[in-house]
Amino acid sequence: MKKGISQATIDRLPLYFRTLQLAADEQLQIISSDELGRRLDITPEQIRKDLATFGQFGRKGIGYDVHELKENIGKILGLPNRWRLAIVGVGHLGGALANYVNFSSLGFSVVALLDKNKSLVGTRVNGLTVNDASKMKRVVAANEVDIGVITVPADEAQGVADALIAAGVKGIWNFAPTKLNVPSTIPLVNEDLSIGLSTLSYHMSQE
Amino acid sequence: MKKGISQATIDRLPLYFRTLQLAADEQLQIISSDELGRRLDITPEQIRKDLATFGQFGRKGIGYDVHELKENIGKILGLPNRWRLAIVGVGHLGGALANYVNFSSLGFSVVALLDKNKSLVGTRVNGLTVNDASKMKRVVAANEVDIGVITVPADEAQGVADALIAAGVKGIWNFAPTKLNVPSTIPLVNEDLSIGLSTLSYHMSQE
DNA sequence: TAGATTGTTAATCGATTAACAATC
DNA sequence: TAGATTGTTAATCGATTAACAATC
Repeated sequence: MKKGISQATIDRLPLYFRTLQLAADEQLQIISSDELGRRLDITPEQIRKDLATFGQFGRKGIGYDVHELKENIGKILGLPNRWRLAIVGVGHLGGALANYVNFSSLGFSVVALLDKNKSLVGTRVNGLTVNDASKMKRVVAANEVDIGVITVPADEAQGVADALIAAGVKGIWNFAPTKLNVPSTIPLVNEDLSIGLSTLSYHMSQE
Repeated sequence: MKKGISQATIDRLPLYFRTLQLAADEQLQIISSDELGRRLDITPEQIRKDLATFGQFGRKGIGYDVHELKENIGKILGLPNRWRLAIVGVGHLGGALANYVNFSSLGFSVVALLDKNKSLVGTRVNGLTVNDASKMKRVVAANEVDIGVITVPADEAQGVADALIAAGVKGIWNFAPTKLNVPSTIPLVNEDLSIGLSTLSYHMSQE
């Protein structure tokens, strides 16, 4: 694990990546930290500092090669790994994620769906058959799943996380509004929608 | 707008709120910053510091009254306002949010759905009829919408944001993967799912 | 050459952590 | 009283911003 790189920096990399993608779509060859900053509302100094963490990608007096920088950031983010996802909990949110198109363009693909609800097992969602959650280990192995996506109720989330890890997933993307305990070797990202909504409420309540 | 309160602190308030809710469900009367910290993996000092920003809620030597602190944090977050949401873009994600149950327990309710796709207009989702997005102003006024939820493709998001603000919403919850320009008087929270997934990829790629 | 822009070091700012007096 | 725990001040740590030499 590379040390000394702040989460704040890592969180900005996907923004740089996306903006470079759009710039490439516009046939832009070269882009400056100034222009990148303008498009993202981030200071150019911040962008140069972030990039300098990983290497020297630009040319003084010129700027950054759009395509080259995009490729480099993509590699830093590990996007070429083409991660394979399994979604556990095929409710409304799980189903929506199964259909979400933005992920495939980044190199992620949903390869398996699981649910413990027998009435869902066997049905098809976005071309995938829902598997019985009790067959976690088999499904994860057969589909070479890298990432487990948790979209079950909060009180079932820890059990699902444990099962996913036992089955061999390498990372967890958690949508359940609860704190999960996972080994420090398993990266975990929490996507807690009610936090964002609550902080919006907070800001709307000021003045 | 209350100044000098960090976003980091505000982001932790919903976690405290939820944990207190669970503690209340367990009939717990009193809780210490130590116990709260244990349940959330946050240091007790951090919790006391956060709370001290807003007032004195505890009793030295004793701890915090669970119910009272929950109520106080709820008020700080503005949850008693019972905000009314309109979802623009009834695709998979918009539909999932329309059905999402966690919000109502926090005092949010989805009161209107809009989409520009004529084949969706008039259909019902979770008991609500989908309105034509071109009738934004009328729908927002008629339903007293406070918060606009944007679940349209990135290239349509700015237009939808402008229309929502013109129609009078007080805040925006944006799921489109793009930077939105809104007046500084309109609180905006971005919920960009691909950022979380990309940072997960980053961490999984280290070592 | 003059102008533009990076990469990097130094300065500043803000958030977290530690320490402890107050007090139940 | 002794033990527990808050609220708050001081110390530390880390992230952002500013400045500027290098160089295209």
